[in-house]
Amino acid sequence: MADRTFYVTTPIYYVNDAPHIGHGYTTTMGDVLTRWHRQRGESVFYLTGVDEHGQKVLRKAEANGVDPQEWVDGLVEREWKPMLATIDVANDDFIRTTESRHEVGTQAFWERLRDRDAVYKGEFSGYYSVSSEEFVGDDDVVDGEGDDEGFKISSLDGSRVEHMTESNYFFRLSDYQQQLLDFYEANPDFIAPASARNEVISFVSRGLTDLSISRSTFDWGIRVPWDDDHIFYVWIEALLNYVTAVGYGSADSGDSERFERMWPADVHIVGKDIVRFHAIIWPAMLMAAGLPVPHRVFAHGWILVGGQKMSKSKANGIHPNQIVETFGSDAYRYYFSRALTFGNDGSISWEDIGARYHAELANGLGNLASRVAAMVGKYFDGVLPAAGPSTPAEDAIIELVATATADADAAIDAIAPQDAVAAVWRIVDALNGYVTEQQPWQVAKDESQRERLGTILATTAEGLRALAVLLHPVMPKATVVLWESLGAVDAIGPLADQRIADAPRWGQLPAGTPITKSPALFPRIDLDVAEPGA
RNA sequence: GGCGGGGUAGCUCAGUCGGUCAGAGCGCACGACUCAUAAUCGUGAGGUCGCGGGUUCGAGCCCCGCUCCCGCUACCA
Repeated sequence: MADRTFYVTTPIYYVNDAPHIGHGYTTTMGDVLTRWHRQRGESVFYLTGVDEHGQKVLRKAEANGVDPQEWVDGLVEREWKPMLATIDVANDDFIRTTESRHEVGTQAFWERLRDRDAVYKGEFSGYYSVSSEEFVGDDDVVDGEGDDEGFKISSLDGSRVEHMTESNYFFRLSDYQQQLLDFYEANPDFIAPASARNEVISFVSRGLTDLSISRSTFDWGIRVPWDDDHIFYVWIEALLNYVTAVGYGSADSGDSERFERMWPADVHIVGKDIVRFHAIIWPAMLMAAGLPVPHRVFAHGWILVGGQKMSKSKANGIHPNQIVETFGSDAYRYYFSRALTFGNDGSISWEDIGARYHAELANGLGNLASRVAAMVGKYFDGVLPAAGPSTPAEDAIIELVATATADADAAIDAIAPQDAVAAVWRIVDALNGYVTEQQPWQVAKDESQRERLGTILATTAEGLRALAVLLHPVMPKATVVLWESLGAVDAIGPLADQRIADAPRWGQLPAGTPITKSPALFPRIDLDVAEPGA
């Protein structure tokens, strides 16, 4: 149990187009979460990837005159993988559904379900649009008017539809209604937040129908192993990435051992639009296969882009690059972690990012590091002084770091990164207040108070040391710079090796450690010239 | 239509079991300070907690009605 791997996933993103801010958000949150767990010393596996099959991708490729594999290869290399570097994500794996490990695992999984009689051949019927070559949901079918009078048309694209029946394979999803409801009841934390849970339960309570799992009208997908005329429906195939990535279905014994060790996942992070797939279909599939279901599905909300600078017609089509280019990846990660409540919808705006960047990162943390390093340089020639006797002011700081650390740690377990960052930030605010109140620049004028001066600066340096550790999961780059400026690498060791639980332990930076003033951690930015073009 | 969530200071939002809950941050105003990235610290400014009823000794927090916004109501992912 102690060696269990903390396994977190993002959805695999549909490579229909380039990534936007929503993808970046999901991926960043998972990264903050997993980095924190690594910083605890836990074994962690963070998976992300892309979903590449399906009719939409096929169409897009055809429209661009290339074969689908070539099309997705290009997008993945040009857009999707680079995004991870842009926002500084430390994923352990990146799965593509066109990889053979996924195809092999998918086929093995469905063979297994077929063997267990969870699959049957049936007929799927519905309204089919010949021109767009796809089935249209009943809700999107309306009576035609004018030239289309007397016909049914798709409200999506106005094309005429006709009722058609197709031979398909089905998964007996309807068998799992009660099992799922019992499961939700027995595992109240399985779906979070509560709003998502409510929707899922109400949906399942209304009854489930079997799910068609194959398609035969196009061939961009994974072949159904027992019927060459069919490919798997993209969703029921894509979900399997969570198991195929960790070795499911592989003939290699090392892979199956890995699967045993890793599965089930601890958290599937998803957007609230795809909760149903993850909280209903996915667990039902696993139940049918006799495999454990994941521990949690966490649905986050939408990012609403406010402020005319970013919204306009582009709305959610903001590329993460726009923010990172101006503010940097650390600020990007910080902003989304801090300013939004994970699980709720939230508003972002260019103005708000700029405001928080300056108020919290530049003026708060950055300036704190700057003033401390400057004083150690000025009063002690850049060498950390020894701390003398503590006063209640120092005790309060030490106490605060301990409680803030505990609060932040608890917030991470609750998947509330915004609360974790807020808790840690109490340290930033307290240290700025401490420095101001202790007035080391006044103390420095009195040669007889050298020890007191040393105590004040050593205390502040220790506080920064703790901050570097606690904020490393959120801002990997800036905290390393801070760590180096504190001379902590040589004195204590690499930042990544520092444990959350050890952060509050006082006195780790020994007297004599060289403190250097690094360039501003978060330099002020002239937003009048930095706004993204329309 | 049904189900679910929301409408709290200019802005973004907290408010767990009803009783210092009327809050935080930003912005703004005034003051202090000068180590620091024109940064920091302190103080203040008062919002009928969407509207109208009700329950209660007492209600953003419970109940009823109304209004506005949003999500879900299965095979595009």
